[in-house]
Amino acid sequence: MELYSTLSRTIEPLETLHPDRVYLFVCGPTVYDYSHLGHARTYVAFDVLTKYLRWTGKEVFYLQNITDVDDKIINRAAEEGISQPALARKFETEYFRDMLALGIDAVSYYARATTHIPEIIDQVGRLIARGVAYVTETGVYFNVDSFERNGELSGQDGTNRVSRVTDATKQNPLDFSLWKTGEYGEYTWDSPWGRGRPGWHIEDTAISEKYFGQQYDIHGGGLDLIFPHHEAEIAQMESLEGKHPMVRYWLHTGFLTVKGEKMSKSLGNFITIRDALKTWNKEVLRYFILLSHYRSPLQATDEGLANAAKGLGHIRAIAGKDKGPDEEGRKTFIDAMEADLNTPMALAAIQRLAANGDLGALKEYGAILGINFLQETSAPLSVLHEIREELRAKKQFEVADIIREKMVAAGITITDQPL
RNA sequence: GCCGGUGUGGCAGAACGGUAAAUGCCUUCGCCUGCAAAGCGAAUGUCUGGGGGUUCGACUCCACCCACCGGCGCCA
Repeated sequence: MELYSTLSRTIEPLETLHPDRVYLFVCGPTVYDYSHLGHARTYVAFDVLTKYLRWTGKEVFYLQNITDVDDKIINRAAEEGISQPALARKFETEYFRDMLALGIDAVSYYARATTHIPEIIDQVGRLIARGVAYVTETGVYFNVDSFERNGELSGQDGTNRVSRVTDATKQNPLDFSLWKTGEYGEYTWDSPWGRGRPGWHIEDTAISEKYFGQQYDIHGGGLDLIFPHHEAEIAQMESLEGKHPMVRYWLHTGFLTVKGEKMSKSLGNFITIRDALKTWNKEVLRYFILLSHYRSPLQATDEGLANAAKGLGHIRAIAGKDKGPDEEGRKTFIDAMEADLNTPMALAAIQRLAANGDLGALKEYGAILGINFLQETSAPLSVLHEIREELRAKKQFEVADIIREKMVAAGITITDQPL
C-alpha cells in the first residue's frame, strides 16, 4: 500500500517497522462538547484505513488518545457548574456513542490523558534531564531552539512567527508548555515541579511512547494539527533519545467545509454527528465521506448528502442476483485502496461490482468500508410489501398508493413488481 | 507577512505523462409500470483557474500569476 506522508510531501510505499504489524496513532478529541461532521470525516478515514490494513492481513494496533484535561474542559465545567471529570466523562461517552453510531469501531485502545499522568511526568522529567526543557515559576517549557529539525513537518521554522501564548518566564516566545504549574481544580496533580497539569502536546507522546515506543509507523489527525501540535510531538519524542523519525508516515485529513469554510465550533457552522444522523443513516454518512479522497476538502451540503443517499440506493438496487466474482472489478477496488486510500475510485469499483453482480465482493468490501451494499430487508417491511402487492393484485390502488406514500415518506425504498 | 492546501461537466468527485477526461447525482428521450418510483437503454454536457516552459505527448512535471481555503504555539 502507498500512503501520502506530510513529512515527505510525497506518496511512499508503506514499510512498517515490524512486518505484518502496524502501529497507528490518531489524535482523538478534546472531550468538552459534541463531535461534529468534521470529526466524523477524520475518524471514518482512519477507521477505513485500519479495516483495510487488517483485511490485507496486517495486525493493526490503532491507538487513540482522549484529551480530557484542557482549558476548554476547565472553562466549560466551570460554566456548567460541574466537575471537570464529570464533564470529561460525559463527553467522552458521547464521543464513543457517536463513533459507534457511525460504525467506527476499529480503534484498539483509547488512552485518556488523565490516566497517564505518571508517564507524562516521567517524560517531562527526562526532557529536562536531556537539557531540552527548563523549569520556571509558571511551569516546564520545551526549548525549541534545542531541536534542529524544528519545523520539518510544517515547513515553518518559527522565524516569522510570534507566539500568542505569552509568558514572561519563557526563554523563547515559541517555547511550548510541557507542564503548567498552578491549581486547576480536580485535574491538578503533584509533580517534581510543583502541582499543576500537563501541557497539550505531551500527552500524545507520553501515551504513544508507553504503548508503541519512541518510533512507530503512522500518526494521523486533522490538517489543523500539523502545526503546532504534531511539530511539538516530534520535537518532544525525538529529543528523548534522538531517535528519528518518530513516525515515517504522517497522515492528515482535509477539512470538511461549509460554504467553503472549515466546519468548526468557533465559526458556529457545524453539524453535530447526532444531528446529522437524524436525517441520514450512518451508511449514507460514511458513503458521503468516502466519496471524496480523505486529503481533499469536502463540501458538506444537503444536496451532497442527498446525492450520496441516492448513489448508495442505486448500488443496492442494481446488485440483484449473484453472478460470481468480477475479477477486474475487484482488482480496481484493491488498486484504489492501495493508492493512498483512494476511496472515491474504490466506490466507482463498487458501482461496477454491483452492476456485474459480484455480491461476494460487495459484502467483503462493504465490511472494509463499513457500508452494507446489499439490500436490507426486515420482516415487518416484507409483510408490508406483501400486503401492498396483494392490494395491487386486487386492483385496490387507492389503498396501495397510500401505503406507498407513507413508506416513501419514511425513507423506505419500495420496488414494485409488474402486475 | 510566513507556511501549507485547493481550483476538473449543473453538482459531488477520480484519473502510473499517452487511446473517446472514471463514477454517482441532476437534466432530456425511450422502454418498463395500474400510475409512479426503482430498473434498463440512450442522449446532452467539462478539452481540466490563467498565460508560459519541459516533452513526440501534460489534468498529471517545472516556474510564475490569479482565486478561494486553512495554520501561525492548547481546533479532527
